[in-house]
Amino acid sequence: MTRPRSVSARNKLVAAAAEILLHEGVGAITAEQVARRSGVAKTTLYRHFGTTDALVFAVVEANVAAIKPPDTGTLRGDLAEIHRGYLDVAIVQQSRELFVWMVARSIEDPANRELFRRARVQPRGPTVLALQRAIARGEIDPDVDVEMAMHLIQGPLISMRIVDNSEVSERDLDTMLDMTVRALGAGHL
Amino acid sequence: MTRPRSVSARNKLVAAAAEILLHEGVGAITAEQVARRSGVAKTTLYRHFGTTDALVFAVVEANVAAIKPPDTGTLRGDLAEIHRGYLDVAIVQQSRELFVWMVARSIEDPANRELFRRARVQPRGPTVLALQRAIARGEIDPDVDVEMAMHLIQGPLISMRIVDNSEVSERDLDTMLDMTVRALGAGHL
DNA sequence: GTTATTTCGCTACTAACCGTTGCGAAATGA
DNA sequence: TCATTTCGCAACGGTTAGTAGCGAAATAAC
Repeated sequence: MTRPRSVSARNKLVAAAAEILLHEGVGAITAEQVARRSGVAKTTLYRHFGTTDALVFAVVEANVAAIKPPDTGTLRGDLAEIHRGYLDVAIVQQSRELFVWMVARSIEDPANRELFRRARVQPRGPTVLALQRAIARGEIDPDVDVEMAMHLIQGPLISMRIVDNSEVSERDLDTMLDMTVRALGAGHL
Repeated sequence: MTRPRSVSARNKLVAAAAEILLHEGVGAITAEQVARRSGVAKTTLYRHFGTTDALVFAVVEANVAAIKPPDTGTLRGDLAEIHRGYLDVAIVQQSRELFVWMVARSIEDPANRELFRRARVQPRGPTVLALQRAIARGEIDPDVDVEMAMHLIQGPLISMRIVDNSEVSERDLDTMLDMTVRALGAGHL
């Protein structure tokens, strides 16, 4: 080992990519653009990340803030907070575009599949915690399939917001949570 | 009006695109490929469809077979059949890729947004019918928000199959339907 | 049947982008 | 010091979208 990769070059690339992502969307990310705006050579970009896709995933991974897990005392309250957290993301259009982009790229390239999987671990945390507390509280069946519960909780929001691009009103959220919580059997035991 | 657009040329383009879509996936669709395989000039493709995206949506629209709506006598039974219908699509990987592609393109271009919306009308039919019958039967609340019910029914499947790329076993389907049906309040009235 | 108009097919073109190569210069671990 | 690797730069090959120009063919209208 003689000379390590320049950390500063890497940071500049991630920062520039994040900038473009935020202001122009993921469609505007090209190797040349990122290189120009970061002041780092395009060749260096490829040496560090291999592909532009990997760079974008790196930006996402660096920005998946650990959403502070809510603890309202009820499953419904926790899920409401979590959903509001997703909906309140400032750059709504951007996040929708980015989410779909990640799914698409994870289909096209197996390498991206793993990167996408890792990017989704953090965001799932709060929901898993909320479910565990609900179980501890005796609010829902302790033998609930947590994986399936995740899909039941997140699926409707994905279908509505991401696929259909519908606005989710406070009233919609209410209806959705009523159904979801009932699905999980809360209040049945 | 002097000479109409050649219907045969259009059909050849759609057929060739469908062929490529089926065997190589949506990523392999390029104007030049479609032109070559259809024997129709690339310029003619653009004259007919404007963009390659519009051609792909035309293929989808031509192939969204009206899924025969099941009628098993219970909401759960109907939904099970509908879900199995989606999962049994022969070209599973292709349909996943195509679905995500459509969502992505509908975000990128407003023109595609409308095309995607139209492509989704047909597939929703059976589910809406199943819900209406369940209401008529008194199986679920007659004031149910049908739009939201759609998201609740389709969302988990989308989250699991499309986003996560997980296999959906017969057992998973069972668990999912238990939760969904309970969410809709079946058996509560 | 003639004619005006439009489409069709062809070739060539511009423009954008990905990812690579080859090079000299600079940095750095040993 | 010095061997090794990275960095920045410029240029390149390959692919694709969409367009331009043109002669030939089709067809609606008369």
